[in-house]
Amino acid sequence: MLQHHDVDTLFQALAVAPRRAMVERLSRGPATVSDLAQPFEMSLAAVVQHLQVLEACGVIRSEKIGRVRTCTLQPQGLAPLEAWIAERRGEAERRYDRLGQILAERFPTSPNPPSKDDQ
Amino acid sequence: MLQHHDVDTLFQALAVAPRRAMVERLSRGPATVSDLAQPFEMSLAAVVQHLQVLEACGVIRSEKIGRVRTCTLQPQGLAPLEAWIAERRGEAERRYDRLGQILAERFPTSPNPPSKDDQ
DNA sequence: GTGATGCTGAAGCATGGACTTAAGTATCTG
DNA sequence: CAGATACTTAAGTCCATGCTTCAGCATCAC
Repeated sequence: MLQHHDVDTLFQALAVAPRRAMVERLSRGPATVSDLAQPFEMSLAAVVQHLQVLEACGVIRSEKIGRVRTCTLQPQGLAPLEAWIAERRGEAERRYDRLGQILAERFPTSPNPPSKDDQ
Repeated sequence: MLQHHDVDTLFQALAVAPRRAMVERLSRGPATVSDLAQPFEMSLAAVVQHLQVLEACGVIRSEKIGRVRTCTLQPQGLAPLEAWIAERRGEAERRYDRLGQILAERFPTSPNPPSKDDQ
């Protein structure tokens, strides 16, 4: 039973455009391997390899009936990614709130002077 | 004026563990290039390259003062990723709702006005 | 000034992984 | 049964990119 897949494999899996396209397709409903391969130029073998990556990291699951393998999106497969992103924003917001609080205490007027950038 | 950095470069940028670690560090507050390099074995040049990738895709920004470049997290930098994930789940949930509706129409278990349009 | 610090850019190496082709295994159809 | 379909696996190629070293450039400290 594969669960709690780490963020690393998830990011790596979704860093490849065809794999994201397959996830997008599957978010609109189950599909067979051939269905998923149809929009692509690449060989069927390559598609199968992508699907193996997606299944290994818990984004999809698949079931073979007869000759046909049908893939579906795993409902909570993307959850660790969402959690990671939310955590990053959470940290930043907590910091920002603290900063705002400190600034409000010291300078009870406007928050922020403009900054200049370089390149 | 948020540049629409595409999901592809964002996923690719965050698919690399050291880059994610740098983002995690920056979510706890700004840091210089040397600060960010400190936890790693790799050369400073490699760290700089990672930071360039992160800045190019809008996850961080940086400002150089004197010899020192200070990096900060770009508040909305991860938003396109969140949006992509949310959209995938949104699709799946809409499908699930439609399925529930269809099942409810065909096998009414509760008081249920029949609808004319059918798909 | 000299030297140290903090990056920056360029060139090159080396490994991973996305792809290919080709051959193989079930499964279905007639 | 033969043949077609739907994958599956193995082996090999090739290119992107993460990393290195090294040389260079401001900036700061003395």
